[in-house]
Amino acid sequence: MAIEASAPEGGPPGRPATIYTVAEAAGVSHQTVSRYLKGDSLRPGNRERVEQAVKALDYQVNDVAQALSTKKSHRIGAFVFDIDDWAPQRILAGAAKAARSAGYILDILRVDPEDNVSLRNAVRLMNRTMLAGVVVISPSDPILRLLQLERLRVPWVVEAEPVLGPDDDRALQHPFARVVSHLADLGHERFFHIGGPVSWLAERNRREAYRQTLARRGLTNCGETQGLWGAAAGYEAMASYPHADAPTAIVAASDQLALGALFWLQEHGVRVPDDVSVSGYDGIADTAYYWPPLTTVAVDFPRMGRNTVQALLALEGGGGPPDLGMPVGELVPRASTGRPGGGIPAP
Amino acid sequence: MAIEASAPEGGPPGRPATIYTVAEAAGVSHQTVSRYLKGDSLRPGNRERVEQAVKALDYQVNDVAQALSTKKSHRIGAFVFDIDDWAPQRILAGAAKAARSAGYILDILRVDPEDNVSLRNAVRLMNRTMLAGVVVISPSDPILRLLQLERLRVPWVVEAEPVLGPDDDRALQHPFARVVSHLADLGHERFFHIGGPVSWLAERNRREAYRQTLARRGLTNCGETQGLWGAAAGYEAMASYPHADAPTAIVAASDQLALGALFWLQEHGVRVPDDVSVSGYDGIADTAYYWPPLTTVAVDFPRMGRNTVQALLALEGGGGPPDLGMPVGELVPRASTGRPGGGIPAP
DNA sequence: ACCCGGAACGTTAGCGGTAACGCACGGGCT
DNA sequence: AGCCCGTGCGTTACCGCTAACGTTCCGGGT
Repeated sequence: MAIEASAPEGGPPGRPATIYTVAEAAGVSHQTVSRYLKGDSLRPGNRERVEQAVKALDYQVNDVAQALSTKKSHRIGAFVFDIDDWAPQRILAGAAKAARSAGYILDILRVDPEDNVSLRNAVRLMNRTMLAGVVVISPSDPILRLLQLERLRVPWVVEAEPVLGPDDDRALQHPFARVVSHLADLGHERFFHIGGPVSWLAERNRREAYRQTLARRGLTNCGETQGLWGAAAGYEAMASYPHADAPTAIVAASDQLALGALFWLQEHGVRVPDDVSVSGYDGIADTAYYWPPLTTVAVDFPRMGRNTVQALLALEGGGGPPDLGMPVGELVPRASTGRPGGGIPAP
Repeated sequence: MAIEASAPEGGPPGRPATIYTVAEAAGVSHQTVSRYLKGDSLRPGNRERVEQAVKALDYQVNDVAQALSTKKSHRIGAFVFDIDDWAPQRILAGAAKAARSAGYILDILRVDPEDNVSLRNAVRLMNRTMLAGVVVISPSDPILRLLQLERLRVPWVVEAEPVLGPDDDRALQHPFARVVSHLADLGHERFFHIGGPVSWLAERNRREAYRQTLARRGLTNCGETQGLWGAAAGYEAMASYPHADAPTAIVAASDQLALGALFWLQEHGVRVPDDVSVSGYDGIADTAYYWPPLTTVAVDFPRMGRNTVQALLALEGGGGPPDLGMPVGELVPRASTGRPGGGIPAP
């Protein structure tokens, strides 16, 4: 990469203006300038002159000095672990946007989920910088446990769904239940679940939604797998599955898992959805162009990020630990699901 | 999302330790503590006692105060525009990692490429925070032009490839040339290029590599399109193409564009690679599971991010505007490319 | 024994903001 | 007229760190 670079290029003033230089230019005390910035009432004459001076000198407040003085910066830290996955990505985007519109910058700190030295360092880094708070984006359980050991000196909020136990019938309202219901409505009775890593709360909830929906409607669970989120894991799940139970519906916990499954099916000459139906989850944009187009659930991940940031800011305001409810998602029915077929033909 | 939250929970000390509290605990002056932290030489006795005190009080330097005093924070800002695309994503990951390992935090600022008020705000935000510098990740031309108008008061570096004009035969070394050569080697003579937005330098260079490679080898360019990066644009390009010229090789400027093209071909019963070959570019992981698996170029995007950050830090050190050369990428031949077929059959 | 110089350390003054206090001024009340 | 209180403003201190300068102390050279 060639690189175009630019030195600072001093603007009109040799050095950036401060409230003192502005005060001098306006013929008032620096405190009056501070008040002006805060929006306090000034005598009309002064107000105007300060305003002029601010404009003339192109004054901009120094966040660093402000933070030192108020002991609170306009920054929110975000811990992210699997930044390459689609869902965390989108959550982060939502969080960043919400933070920005509340006047904060979101500092993203990618932490290696394997390496707990990295986490320790990240915590120390956050502690040094007088953050207003920290949001933790979709951590797995081990991460969360580690995090509790470290002394994070600022308020923090974990972005996480409510924990849905086997007795908690809110699981039936989880968006993941929608896609299972959709398949049930089409007449499917034999299901197979390709799951993600069970150390993720999000995965366990999807699984719970899957189980409860099957149970509620008297359908058969032909099996569940677990593994990573990517396409490779989806392929692997299909390859290692003992096909004796002949499910007609394959319900994947992510779109990428579904892609891997689709690939295996293509490879083995299984027709989708004629022989088996396949569904994904997440709603990544490309799924419309998979072959066949993938039925999925478009989850509003940005909303989760937004809610988390807002919860953090509310925590400042003195609210208790907030509960913002379930993920929100919409079924996107496409060609990969249809009426039940004969299942995967014997080789 | 339910949210687990945690208040700060005062650690051992009611408030975080400062160099003054450490100094008092160690029976020295705060300046001695500062020197200890800087690594200056101390009398053995003092050194030990300061070390003890630091440990006992769990002292961590306050970056904010340090930044105010030195007028330089350990932060680098990153402007990103299309954070949803894969390439900027990976570049950013590389940049973040490089920044971290140099002791900096990368502040990511997503800017809406359409909205120049957003850019203006972002610049103001960066100016307020005493950043060590700013990297601009793969901007399109209009962005770059706007950016030059704003007064960014810190050093900044744009991540960008060298500009490859029609006369510059370095284009033949661009990784994009690899995939074109690969197809030529297979015997293809008639090519069609599905391009991205020409306002992107990265796109123009790919296009130039495409053209020069064809020219050099005496092959036929049956057409070029331009549009967005996503699968929808790839599909659209195929749909609107007048197929009179009957290319046998379709060369897409991104994997997602290729996915859209594959979809259109499937939809129209065109066999890949038997009738036409299709290639992508970028090397996103899922391409191995497209149907058929997509030939692509795995580009080392993180490297670009890393280089950009290092260039910025070098700029501080007083180096001139650095040139770090071309993108680096490796051909990944897969099943979507093969010997030339009959082209797209007439409908 | 004297002087000199450098190492180690303390003191003071900033960096650019905010917060707390105090003072002058003016209008409404008794 | 005298008192009180609220408003607008200036002065001073402080946030936690670094930089510049001053002081002390010690060893070596003559």
